[in-house]
Amino acid sequence: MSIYSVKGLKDFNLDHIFDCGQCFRWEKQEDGSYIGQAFGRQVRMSFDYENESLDCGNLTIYGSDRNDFEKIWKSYLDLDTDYGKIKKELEKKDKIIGEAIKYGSGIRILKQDLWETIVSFIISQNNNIPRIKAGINKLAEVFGEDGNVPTVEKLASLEPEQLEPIRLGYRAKYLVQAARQISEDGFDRYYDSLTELYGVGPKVANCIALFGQHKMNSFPIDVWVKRVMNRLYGFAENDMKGMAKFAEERFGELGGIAQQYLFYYVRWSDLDI
DNA sequence: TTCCAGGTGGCAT
DNA sequence: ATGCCACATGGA
Repeated sequence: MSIYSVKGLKDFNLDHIFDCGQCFRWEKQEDGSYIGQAFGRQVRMSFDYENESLDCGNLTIYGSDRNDFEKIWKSYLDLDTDYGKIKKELEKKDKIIGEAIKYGSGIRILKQDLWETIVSFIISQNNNIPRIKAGINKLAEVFGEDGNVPTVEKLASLEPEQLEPIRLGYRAKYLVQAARQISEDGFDRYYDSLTELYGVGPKVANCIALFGQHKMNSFPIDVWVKRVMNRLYGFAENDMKGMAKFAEERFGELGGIAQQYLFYYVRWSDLDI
């Protein structure tokens, strides 16, 4: 099996990357490494810090050769983006985001496959993370190929009832309908109007834009971000418009990354809110 | 039993 | 435009 290593990575931490809610297909192993798949490849990734200051380390990818790394993983992990610079920029905004950055210092926004992202976040609505993961995996296992979620055409060809064994609940009909729309009209038709896809509302659309289209200014507002905005920034619980406007003004083009730091911070730190 | 989980569509104001 | 509420499922 091929192994590929990258030395001297900064602003990188597998827990931060895979636990900030952007992806559902990476599972932590007992040794701290992660096994997962993307673009039809399955690999194991492990990361070790080089020194005590924990600001730099080495990534090893088991199951990838140099070619796969250059072609897939380098871009997927967004290794060409300077997160140090982004963090420095965001830290200036306020103390709250500064604390969040300190807590999730190794977050990177993965460049995920657009279709898989659409499928994943349609499934994610009003659902919890273990069930989301199980649903996506089962969907890939039963109807997909090479570990991928089923293609647009495959899903478009199914009836919602055929997805019943996957236990996606009412989301199955969203998935099939969205697949049919894209199959009919093409991805481009929905590139800037994702909410026209059946089952895609503002929150899911923002997740797709951020994780599947790498639109770094999109700021998905879910229950956790609502919580942060409410308890730490003082917004009324359901003032989504206010929150969105604030995010745009304060974080601008870096809104999506700010959202990930905030999400990770409120989701996993012992911050009592 | 009821509530909740990375919400949305449908329908009534 | 805004406010409800049903919607599948399974775990706490």
